[in-house]
Amino acid sequence: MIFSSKAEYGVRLMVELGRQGPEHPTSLKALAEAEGLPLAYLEQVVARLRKAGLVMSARGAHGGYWLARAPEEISMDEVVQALEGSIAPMECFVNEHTERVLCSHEPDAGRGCATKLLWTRVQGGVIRSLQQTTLAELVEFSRRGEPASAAA
Amino acid sequence: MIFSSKAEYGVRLMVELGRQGPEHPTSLKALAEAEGLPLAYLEQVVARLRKAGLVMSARGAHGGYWLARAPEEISMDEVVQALEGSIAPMECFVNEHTERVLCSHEPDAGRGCATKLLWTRVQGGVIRSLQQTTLAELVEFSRRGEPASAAA
DNA sequence: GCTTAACCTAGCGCGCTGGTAGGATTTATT
DNA sequence: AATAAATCCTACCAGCGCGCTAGGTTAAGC
Repeated sequence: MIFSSKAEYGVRLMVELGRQGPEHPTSLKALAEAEGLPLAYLEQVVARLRKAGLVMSARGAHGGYWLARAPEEISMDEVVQALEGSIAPMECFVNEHTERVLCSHEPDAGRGCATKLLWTRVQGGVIRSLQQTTLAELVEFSRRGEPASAAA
Repeated sequence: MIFSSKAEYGVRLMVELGRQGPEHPTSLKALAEAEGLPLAYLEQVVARLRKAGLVMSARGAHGGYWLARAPEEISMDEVVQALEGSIAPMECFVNEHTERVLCSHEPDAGRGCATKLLWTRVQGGVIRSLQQTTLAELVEFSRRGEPASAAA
């Protein structure tokens, strides 16, 4: 698996925030109910987005969250990176000194590490895919085929 | 993390087999010692490659493994797919009926699922990266900077 | 018939993931 | 001032998948 549930939940959260305007903050409780996700767990997810500066928050009654920037200016690689910590194809890409998985990705054996070449390409492919997608696209996509009831 | 150790070990195994000619089978024991990997675990890894038709084997004394095809004709997406089972960005891409991670990737909510659009793009990016790399490239790369002792 | 190897299957420890619990703090409303 | 609504923080926990081991069976060479 490439991504964990934090990415799934976090992206859904961002899309939902993008669907709302930034005029008034949206409470997590409302978001959790709209998406059918556990509120307490979402708190941990949204905390990552806040620390990354992607969403802003207001505490107290009628508080909540809103996007820090316009959806057009948020590329999904920022979002996923914030949620997942890093986008690494293999253990030793993130943990310098390999644990568990035996790895010799340093050029110590006298020859270039072939797998590292491969994983680097994959990583590039993933990051490029994410960079080329903006939150605005996802928000737009989520509106497709939606009953235009709000426009009444 | 995108890939597990099976992918790492399996790719290394394929590269090592590619470095050897197909004229004589190479024993797993020799491969395990060359790469410093646990033999018994490699057995499980190589079994996947065999079942996928990527390597062939001979039992008994002086038996071992060799590539089923020329390295130029083996694209790494076949290899990784065989090792990992599937290349899916998210739980519900592989397990039809989602377990654990709450997912509504079916277009049941009346609107298109925005995250599915994103994960599909990512999946495409990964698979493309893998398809564009052949085993021959990795074998070639692994020879770089190697003392040309065998050519003496 | 001994050795060497591929092949098979069951099991196990540990860490990480997904989620809960319970609170402390901040702000609006009455 | 009191209450309610919300963010924020930290500790904790159960389950399970991953990496790996153990112990065998079968097949081929010498």
